[in-house]
Amino acid sequence: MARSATTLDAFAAIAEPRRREILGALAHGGGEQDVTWLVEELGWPQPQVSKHLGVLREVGLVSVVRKGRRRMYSVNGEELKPVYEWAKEFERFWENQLRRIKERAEGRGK
Amino acid sequence: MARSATTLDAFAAIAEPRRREILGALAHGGGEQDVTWLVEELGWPQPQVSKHLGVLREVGLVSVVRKGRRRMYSVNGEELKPVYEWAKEFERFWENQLRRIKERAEGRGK
DNA sequence: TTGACATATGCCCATATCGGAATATATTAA
DNA sequence: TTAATATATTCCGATATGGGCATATGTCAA
Repeated sequence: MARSATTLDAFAAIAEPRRREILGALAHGGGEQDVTWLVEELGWPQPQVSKHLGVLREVGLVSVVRKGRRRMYSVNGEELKPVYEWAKEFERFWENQLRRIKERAEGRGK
Repeated sequence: MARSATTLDAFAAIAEPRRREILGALAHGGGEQDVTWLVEELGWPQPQVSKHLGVLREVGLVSVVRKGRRRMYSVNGEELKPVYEWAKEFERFWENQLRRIKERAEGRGK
């Protein structure tokens, strides 16, 4: 047994830059977009787009609706909330950092 | 060429659950903690802890300070900000979802 | 039906990665 | 110097993963 059992969650899914690009494209593309639109928008080979969409689908980061012979994808942001919340827990760290820098710049920090 | 050139960034680093655990432990453990503390806190073999720390270090998610024969690690939250910001861009998605649910519950949504 | 279009899958290869165990390296104490 | 402590590194095996390409599947149009 190597590798922690393929934990396929949102964190793992968005680790891949391409997958983040897809989500970004969908988010900016308005409501729903089909695969062909994504392929043109991103300029990658279609199978690749479909595969990454597959991962995003498994994790629930995108939703699909069949529309005739095409499939309309849309972002399912709900699944991104855990990531947001988790990172937010560390907010105080970068805030502290900023405060410290600011204080130093103002000449009152140590 | 397979696999997108080992993009070693914060996103990739936190994809690993163990690494998130380490960050969490460090965050709750107060300022700095040494490796031994982490090993006891997490209950994992020491090499494993060191290896994951190595990745976090490379990405800049933790800082190290040598203190005698031990190394004090601390969270460098700054590096987590991009993740937070990125996820935040999708905030409207889960907010919409919540609003929709809420509206439905209140009997005024469609 | 048949053919064109849209999308998903399967297969293969190269490589990254995790866990485990042993060991190297550094530093303090005796 | 030598032993002990603290931590990092290396080697290994198993496995997951991404890209490329070919192809299967599904759906509409003629």
